[in-house]
Amino acid sequence: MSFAHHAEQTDEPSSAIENYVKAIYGLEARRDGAVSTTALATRLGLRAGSVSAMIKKLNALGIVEHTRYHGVQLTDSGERIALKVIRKHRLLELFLVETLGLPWDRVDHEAEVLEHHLSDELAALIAEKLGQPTHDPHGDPIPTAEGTVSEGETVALETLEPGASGTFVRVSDSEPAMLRYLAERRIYPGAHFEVVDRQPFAGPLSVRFDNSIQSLGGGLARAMRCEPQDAAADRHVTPAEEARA
Amino acid sequence: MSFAHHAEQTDEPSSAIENYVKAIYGLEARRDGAVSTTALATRLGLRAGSVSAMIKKLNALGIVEHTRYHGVQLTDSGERIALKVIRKHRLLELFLVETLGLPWDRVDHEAEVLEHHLSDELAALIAEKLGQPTHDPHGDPIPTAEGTVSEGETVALETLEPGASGTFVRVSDSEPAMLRYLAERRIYPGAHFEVVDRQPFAGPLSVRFDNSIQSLGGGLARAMRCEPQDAAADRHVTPAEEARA
DNA sequence: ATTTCTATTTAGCCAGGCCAAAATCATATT
DNA sequence: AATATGATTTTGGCCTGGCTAAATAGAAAT
Repeated sequence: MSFAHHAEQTDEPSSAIENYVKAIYGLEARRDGAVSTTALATRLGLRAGSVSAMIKKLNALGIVEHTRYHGVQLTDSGERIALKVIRKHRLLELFLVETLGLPWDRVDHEAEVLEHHLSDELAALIAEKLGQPTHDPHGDPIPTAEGTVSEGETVALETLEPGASGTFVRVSDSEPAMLRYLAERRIYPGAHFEVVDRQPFAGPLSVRFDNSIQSLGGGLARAMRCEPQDAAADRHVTPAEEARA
Repeated sequence: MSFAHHAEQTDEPSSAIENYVKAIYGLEARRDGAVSTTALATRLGLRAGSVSAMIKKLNALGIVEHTRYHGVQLTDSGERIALKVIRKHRLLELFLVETLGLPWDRVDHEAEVLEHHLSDELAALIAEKLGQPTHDPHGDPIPTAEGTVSEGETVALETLEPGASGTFVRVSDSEPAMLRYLAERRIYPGAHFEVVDRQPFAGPLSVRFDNSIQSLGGGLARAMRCEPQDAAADRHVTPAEEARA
């Protein structure tokens, strides 16, 4: 419960601010604790100086907590902003796939722009039209309008041993080439699989999906997040699954 | 056929530029010929000084032809930009009504923002999904992707004499109150009507639609554009009509 | 033809966001 | 303890797209 002796956030945050906040949110997840200026700069493709200036501003707006030379953390207010944008992003991704039939490897790019300009009202209508979905086409959970997310525990496909089976649950939306590759092989989040074989020295895995056996290695097997069989019991059916059912 | 010895337009025009171009296009339609700086400033809600500066820039970009103290005219390149944005605006309006069920008095406001951020690809998908529509929910014609529009001849309902009948074809999208009023009475573009009576001194008209008789006066009868019976023969069915059929 | 009014342009200013270069801080190494 | 290295912040510029105020050009009226 942060006291607001600083400036309070009333009007809509700018696109730039939303992008910073999203990036901070994403980085906080991995390296727990504070997010460094350089990490942010790298993530956003900006220079450290620019980021430093923006951090000062975000701090003044009460969006981040900043301790000089030791990085930033989102405040509650900042986290609300992040979750709102992420919700819009993921709703848009699903909407573009479901309603307009845009290939899933291109929705991220479009959503990246539109998320900043979609009103709350339209977001609500889209969510309604899609039946209050819980996951986007890539398996990422969609935060609720109230700002709660359920990030499930997942492991990289890469880490599984031969004999293991489970469910492919999510994959990064920002790798069009990977997504095209998966789509060509009809591999989507929600798919069950069994690891058949695994070559030594971090080599590719042989993985059986419904009928086909695929060889998946390198970045792909690292990017594909899975739930092993045991833990997979209580998973929801993803919207992507529903749609293709 | 304008020779391009000036700067050529390659990357996407900014939102500001698109708004200027749209405004110029709209004003050219009425007062034929050149559009004055002040008219533009009034339309855009900006100061003449700001507009003058932007005109200089648009001229350098080859978007407008400017003769000092005598206003601007769109070049071919400028008109292409205008029609592209207007197409996106009107496609969005129809899409928001048809697909998301947003009330027609609120679509203009949303489209005003989104038109600047909708990619050509998404616009094409929306057009396809809607069946290559020719008119938006307010009866405004949607320019084709190739940049042609068919602005039909219309008269204000206000000008019709008792006994006249015709089709209500379009109304401004930017008057939410009017639109709500019409919607409450189930009066939409495409509706046939007959003028029953008309009070003297620019008083309200009694107009019979399908079953009901409505009294329409003032700004409303001026804003409602119609095709009198004779000329109405070759009109298309509007998408709005189709949807409600 | 001169005055007067209005439209237009110029000039100077501001905020948001970015970059490049310089200065400062933190820390690890010797 | 001294110094080298890397991260962070500051400073100064730039660009867009607004603003105001003052100067100037054109149009209209006497």
